[in-house]
Amino acid sequence: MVSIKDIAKKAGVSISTVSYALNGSSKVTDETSSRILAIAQELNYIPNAAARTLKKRESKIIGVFLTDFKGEVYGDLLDGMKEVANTQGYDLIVCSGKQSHRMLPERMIDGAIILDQAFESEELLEYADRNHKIVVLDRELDHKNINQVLLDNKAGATLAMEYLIERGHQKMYIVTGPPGSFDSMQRMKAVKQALDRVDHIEWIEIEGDFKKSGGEKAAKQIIADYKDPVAVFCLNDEMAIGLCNQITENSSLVIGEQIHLIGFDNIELTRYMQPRLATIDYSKRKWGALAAEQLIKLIAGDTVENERIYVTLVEGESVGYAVK
Amino acid sequence: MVSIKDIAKKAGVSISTVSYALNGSSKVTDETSSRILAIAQELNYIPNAAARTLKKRESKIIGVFLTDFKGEVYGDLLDGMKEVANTQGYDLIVCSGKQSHRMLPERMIDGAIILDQAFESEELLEYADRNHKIVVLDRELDHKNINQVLLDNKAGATLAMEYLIERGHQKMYIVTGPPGSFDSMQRMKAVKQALDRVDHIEWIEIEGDFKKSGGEKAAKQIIADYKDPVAVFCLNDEMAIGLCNQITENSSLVIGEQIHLIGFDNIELTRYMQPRLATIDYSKRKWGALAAEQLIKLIAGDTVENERIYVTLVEGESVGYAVK
DNA sequence: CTACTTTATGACAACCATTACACAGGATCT
DNA sequence: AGATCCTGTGTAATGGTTGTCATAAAGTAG
Repeated sequence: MVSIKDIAKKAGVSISTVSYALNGSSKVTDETSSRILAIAQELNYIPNAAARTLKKRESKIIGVFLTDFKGEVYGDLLDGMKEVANTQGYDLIVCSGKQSHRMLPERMIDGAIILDQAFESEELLEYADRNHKIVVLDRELDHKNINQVLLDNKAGATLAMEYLIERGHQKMYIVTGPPGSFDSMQRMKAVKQALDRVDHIEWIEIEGDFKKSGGEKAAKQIIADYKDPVAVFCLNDEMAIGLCNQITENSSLVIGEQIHLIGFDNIELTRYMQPRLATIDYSKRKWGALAAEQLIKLIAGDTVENERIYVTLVEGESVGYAVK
Repeated sequence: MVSIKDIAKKAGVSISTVSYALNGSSKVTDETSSRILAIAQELNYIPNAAARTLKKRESKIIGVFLTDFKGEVYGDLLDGMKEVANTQGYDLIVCSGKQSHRMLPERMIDGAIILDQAFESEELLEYADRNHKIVVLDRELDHKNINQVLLDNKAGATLAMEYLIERGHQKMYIVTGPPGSFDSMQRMKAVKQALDRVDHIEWIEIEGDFKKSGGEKAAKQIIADYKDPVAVFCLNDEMAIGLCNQITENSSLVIGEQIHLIGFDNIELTRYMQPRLATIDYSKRKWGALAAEQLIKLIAGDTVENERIYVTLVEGESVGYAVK
């Protein structure tokens, strides 16, 4: 491996001069500098990231921690992060699984964005205590080195519930996320508040998992119990899709007529559903971009306010009016 | 930051003894070792990855380079890689975009798995010349430091074509990937060979992009040209989905009756299509696992043979028999 | 022409961990 | 008892880069 030492030798200057030249310091004459640069090019020099990271105590890399690589939500989210990160001179890496956590405390990355319930808050707080910078997208955590960029879950769930209520639905199923999910709990809270505001609504909670399988399981229960048209609020779209498929395949019930279905997330997949799924939309791209921005500010030592991502309702034929 | 120096001071031993103890070397007495370990724990010591990488000239991290974070194929593929990597003591990071390429030559990662046409072969070969280890999944490259794990594209395309031909289809559209795509070219080659083996087949090539939009665009053309039932081979499922939706929404043509559609990849999404899409299947998980295995062997200095991933046909109601 | 800045460059320590080698002291052997 | 071998520990070099401080040369002022 060719190092600045080799360049220094060949150029007949000291290593510090090479370092200055390479980093574009104005301390070096243009002449010397361009000579050094030419030699570096000629020797095919590439700096060693480990050495630089060791010395500078920064790697210019941001890590994103996801539960798995399968989620439907992630595409735009990550693109949003990457765009901001790149324009600010950072690279983005995506990791998954407990093993990879080490990259944060071992200082391989300058900061972390967390979207993984399996990454325990206790662990995160420990790292924050060690002065590592973190942005969480899936929980609330109060620490000077941790920032949150959260979805406005409550507003979203409220919008969804009001949409169903306005259309006269009196019997509802709510399919939740996995126990302990922050998003699920927040959405559920708003659901209950919405239900408290009106009378005469019969409702049943079904425990889901935020995955298609949860929707399928819920569908089976709904089909088995079916008497009259019902409304279903799946706390995310992926379950809504699973539910929808299961209903279509294993019953003669029609979405939008006997089963009035609304989801949450507006994932790309819903664009290909028949009928169009009513859901709650928000800009994933913006969410990611904001998360990256906040993290970079944290890394820079700025104090930043927690941010919130606003949501809107997307109407769809999957929800019709209740007939009396 | 607490370093081994701090531990050494507190334990009253030298830094080398601490290092040996931390790395479980048998050179240190159990007594000394456990005393050191206790102090390390107490001081909340975490090793510095940069320092270790610098010295050991390895980071135990594998990088995967993808075109973007949106692809449907990636989930299982990455999971397969991660599993193998983790069991062999490596961490997996996923990167995208030209900026992140630097991680390979700068020795931040021990090797790279490439699934990104935008990562130029020329650049890869240059890195390989510098002794970096690479596994490519999307092209053929002959270099001692580069290994390939490729899909059996030809077999897949042949299976698909034979499936259509056996069912009596005489008029076909082939929707390709983007120009320059290795997978697309290989599949296309087999398509042409299959067509050469039979007479009387009228076929039209439509340039696609391996994304839904490509399928939608193709659908428009097919609808506009429509006279008699036709068969369509989309060179990947994502385009097939786009095509399918476009046809269903903007024409009265029925998939499996007037439009006989087959895809390639068997992505999870097709499970939710009506009718079930005929396609070509292969284990993404295995593909990823094999890629990671090969890369780790390369890093270890072993010479490895290129591998091939076998494919099978998945029948589906999206393809029916041609009626005379 | 001396004294004081300014400027370009060099020497060197530091970042943190690993590891080859040296060394001291005890155990083992003749 | 002297020679030899282990064994546990320390010393110091190493990896590549950055950046502080020192120094030499050139420039400016008095």
